[in-house]
Amino acid sequence: MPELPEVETIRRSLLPLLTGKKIEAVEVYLEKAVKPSPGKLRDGLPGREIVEIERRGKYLTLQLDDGQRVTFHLRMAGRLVFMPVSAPLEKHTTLSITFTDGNSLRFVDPRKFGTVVYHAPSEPPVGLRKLGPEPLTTPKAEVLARWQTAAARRKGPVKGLLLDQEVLAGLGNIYADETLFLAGVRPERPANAISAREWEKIYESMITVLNDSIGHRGTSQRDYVDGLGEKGYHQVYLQVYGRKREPCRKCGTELVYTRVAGRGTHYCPHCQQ
DNA sequence: GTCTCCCTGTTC
DNA sequence: GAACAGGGAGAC
Repeated sequence: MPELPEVETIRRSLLPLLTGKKIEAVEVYLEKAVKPSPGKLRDGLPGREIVEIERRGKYLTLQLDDGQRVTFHLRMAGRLVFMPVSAPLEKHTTLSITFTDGNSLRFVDPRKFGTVVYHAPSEPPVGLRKLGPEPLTTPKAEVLARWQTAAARRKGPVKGLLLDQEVLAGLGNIYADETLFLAGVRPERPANAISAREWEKIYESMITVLNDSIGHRGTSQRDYVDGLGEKGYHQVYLQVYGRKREPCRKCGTELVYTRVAGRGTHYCPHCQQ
């Protein structure tokens, strides 16, 4: 499931492949995933060049030379992969953008949750418009202030706050669990009961976890691959996520699996208090 | 603010 | 053969 490190890895892998490429055609195979309509993409994209690729949270945006954008959200299982036009069409392909040089960008999404939006810069999709700031480039003091302000008016679990994309963009289930493990904080603790000292620890842990994962080209626990179809290897370094009932790597205690904020949640009952 | 639904491959 | 995985939009 692509979260910030995976989407950033996809962005970096696609950037040299797509920059300057001229679009020849657009094939849409799952109409309802494409907004405002497949026809608008088929009319607007051919002839345009890709000038830049931007990531915000888990959204990836292609910028075109006429200023228009194509914004993807891969949700749980989406893959965005560069390949020759001649490559066989994979099952569950949502859309293919073909380029004049014989290559194409395929959006393959078995769960059919992913979305593609063609839009002007002034009219981003609703989720992107409401998105909180970027974890890795926003000053620490600002992130801490944002968390603590949000925490003050909610008594739900701290993990739910970390997953809230309007508070801060980019963390999903894997990195919320990993961040809280490294911080030594239990995911179900009420957000308004976390001390300033603990918020600081959570911040430092989040930065470490995200940077480590980007360094490892993301976590390929299940479907995730980069823009060239290559897996990441951060799954090797996961401390708690996906390790239900296995021993904690720090203390050996059996890890707990439970449900917090509506998500499957992993933690160490000894290391996290 | 909280709940439901969207989907299908994988796991139990 | 059922339960589960899960981000976010939209409904309550």
